[in-house]
Amino acid sequence: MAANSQFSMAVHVLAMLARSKDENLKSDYLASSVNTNAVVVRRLLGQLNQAKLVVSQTGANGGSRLARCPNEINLAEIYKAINCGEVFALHAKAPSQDCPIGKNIEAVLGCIQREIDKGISEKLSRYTLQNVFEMVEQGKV
Amino acid sequence: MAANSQFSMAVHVLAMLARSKDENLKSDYLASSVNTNAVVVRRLLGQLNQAKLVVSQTGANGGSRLARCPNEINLAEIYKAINCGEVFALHAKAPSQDCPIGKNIEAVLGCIQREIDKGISEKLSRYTLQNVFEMVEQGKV
DNA sequence: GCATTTGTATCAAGTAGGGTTACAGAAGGG
DNA sequence: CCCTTCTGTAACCCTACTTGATACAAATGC
Repeated sequence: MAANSQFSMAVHVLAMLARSKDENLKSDYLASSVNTNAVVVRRLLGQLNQAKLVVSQTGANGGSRLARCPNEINLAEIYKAINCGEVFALHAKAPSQDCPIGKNIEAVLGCIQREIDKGISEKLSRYTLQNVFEMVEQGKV
Repeated sequence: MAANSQFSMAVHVLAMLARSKDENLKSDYLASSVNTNAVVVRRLLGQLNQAKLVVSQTGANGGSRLARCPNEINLAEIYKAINCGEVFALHAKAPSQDCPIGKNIEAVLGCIQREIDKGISEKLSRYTLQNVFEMVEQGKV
């Protein structure tokens, strides 16, 4: 099923950034908390940067920090930034167009897929990074 | 992101079975509509069989048919049968327990994950196989 | 100028999935 | 009882994706 672990890594990293407000955090430091490689974190930060969720600085005293307040960032934005894609994919090869089912199944499934994805976004958007950060801090689940 | 195409294949196959009510369909025939290999279909049917969604017969005149009426099967059951897993996964390596964020992030994310997955199931359960079959037949999306 | 840190390119390794071939075993029909 | 037809499954190859690692140019602060 190969689900996406990048989203959880992203939330983890962003929660760290939320914690140390305006201080630049280095990819090395973030990597050691996430328990992965600094390059992996930088790749992730690159995506979050493109989505304007974080700001990064090169050079000495460089690092990354949030581009916005934690309560102005919700999980749906993060999900989208990471480009988690769809819940389920259509089959790589198009089905037989000679079959009455094959001919239309893709359109129907695509429609359902969009509805599900919208539902996911809606649910995720109820959580701000601030919410998540507080839940983590309080150990409250 | 490697999303799951098995779910769409499963719905496709089940829609075919719904169409030819009590007739046994052969994996070869199903495969040609889905545009894949017969073994891939049989693997899929094996999972659907375990979930008691289809019944298969070996031997001459064998094949598969639905175990229940199409309006008694909903997409959430199919999704579960295919074991699509979770929307997003936790990172393979546990985060650093020394970090205040790392220590609790998994619990929080796991909680959110379960909520999202429940939402997906809820939305999928609104569609029966009969609904999907009719949408496909009518070319109506 | 020098130390530090990001951004990226590149490569190796592991994993999952799809596709294919092969074959045992079940079932129907002479 | 034999032959044909199917499923169920194992084994294997190939492709794609992800993670992890090394390396280095470019940016930045002192």
